[in-house]
Amino acid sequence: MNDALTILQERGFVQQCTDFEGLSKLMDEGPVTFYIGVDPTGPSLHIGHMVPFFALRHLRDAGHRGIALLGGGTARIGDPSGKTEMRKLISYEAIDENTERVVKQLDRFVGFDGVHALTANNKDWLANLNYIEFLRDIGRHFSVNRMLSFEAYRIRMETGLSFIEFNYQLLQSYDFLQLYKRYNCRLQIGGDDQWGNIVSGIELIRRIEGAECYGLTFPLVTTSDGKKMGKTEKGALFLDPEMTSPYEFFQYFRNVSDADVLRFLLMFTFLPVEECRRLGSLKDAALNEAKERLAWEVTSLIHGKEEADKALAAARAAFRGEGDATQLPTTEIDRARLEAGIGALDLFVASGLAPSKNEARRLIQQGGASVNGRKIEDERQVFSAKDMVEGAMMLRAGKKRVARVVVKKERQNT
RNA sequence: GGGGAGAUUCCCGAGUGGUCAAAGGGGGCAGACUGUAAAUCUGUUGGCUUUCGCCUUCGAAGGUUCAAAUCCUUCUCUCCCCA
Repeated sequence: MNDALTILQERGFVQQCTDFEGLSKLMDEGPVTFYIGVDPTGPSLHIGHMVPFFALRHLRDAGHRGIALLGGGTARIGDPSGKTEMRKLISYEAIDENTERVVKQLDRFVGFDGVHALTANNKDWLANLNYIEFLRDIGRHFSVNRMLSFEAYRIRMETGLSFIEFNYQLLQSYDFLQLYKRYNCRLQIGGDDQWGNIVSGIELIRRIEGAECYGLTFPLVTTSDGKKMGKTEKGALFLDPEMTSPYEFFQYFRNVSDADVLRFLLMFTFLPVEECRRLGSLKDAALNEAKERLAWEVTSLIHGKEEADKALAAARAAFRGEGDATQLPTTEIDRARLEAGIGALDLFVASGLAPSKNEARRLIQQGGASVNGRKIEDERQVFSAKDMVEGAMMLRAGKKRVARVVVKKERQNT
């Protein structure tokens, strides 16, 4: 089998392939151009979106050429795959803005050099499509009967599927055709929920161009307890540091289940396979070493080494008391407010550890709140400057959430 | 266009005039147990004050009533059937 494909398979990327042998042969013959579609439907990608891009790097490093296709056109209608409800339509301006941000994020990770990795936007050929021509040239190749038999549409037969979404598959197929014509793109990779769309693109190319293209899908990454990977209390694990701080990002991976460590090391890091296996086979408490490594590696890939180091230092400070506490999430508080004395409830709300006073109260009543390592017994306890240790108070909510509170620096008058 | 069903707190889903901040489940949070894991058990889960209490919430806006998530009117949206 082709080397690059072997790597993907070894690392757990392969879910389905339209023609494994054919693809392997094609890749053996020389560099293959492939693409990944991304819908700019939000302001930031999350870790789940990155699986195909990890694969892209593996393939690129093996000499192949990857295209990140931004769905600036398709985002205008919404992909029904994997959704149980109709997607909200997003304004064109928002899509363009998202596209710009997403490209920037991907560029950090992939590095679009225009040679081995490049971007394209399907807005370029979709935005001004002529409806009648499209129906004659493309639409006639699609059978509604067949489309309805696809899982993605079948689920939606229950809850309702609008015509606009029903067209998504045609557009995505058309994308593949365009990329084939423009870049000689022969392979589409993506999440397994894209299988139906990928296959129909391949068929379309076969019918119109008489050429054989390929599709390869990756498993939808879930955690061992069946949840979608990358989901946190606050929503998804975003790449944007404003939306998910590097520390939170790090902690997510630091806290994965034992059963997920090996799988995640293989998919979300570029550590050699043997090293992943070694780390993944550690037992019991020793496995924590592997989790720490995993967290550092992924954070470093997404946010850079510096941020990864900081997150690691903060985590060690929070949980072992030996790292750098100043790297923990820190909140500033007005000097005046502190001098007047701040109640425990307000303190926890101000630190962001509790969204409301009621929650802060609950936290304290249930014994989950502490300041400087001392459990708060009475919610009416008041804190002031004398409770600062080395210029900061360390608040803890539960076992895992930590915040540091410092006095706001005196503002220079303007 | 005609007919029918529906919109409930983070999600699913009960609730058809007061006893409803609203059952139950899921999820979340906290505690115990631990390895910053999983599983399990317990508690908790709108806001403000905790003492009584007050405020906001049941698609939107009005109305009836001492009193509405529950009744009426209009509107918006979703689904189903017929055309």
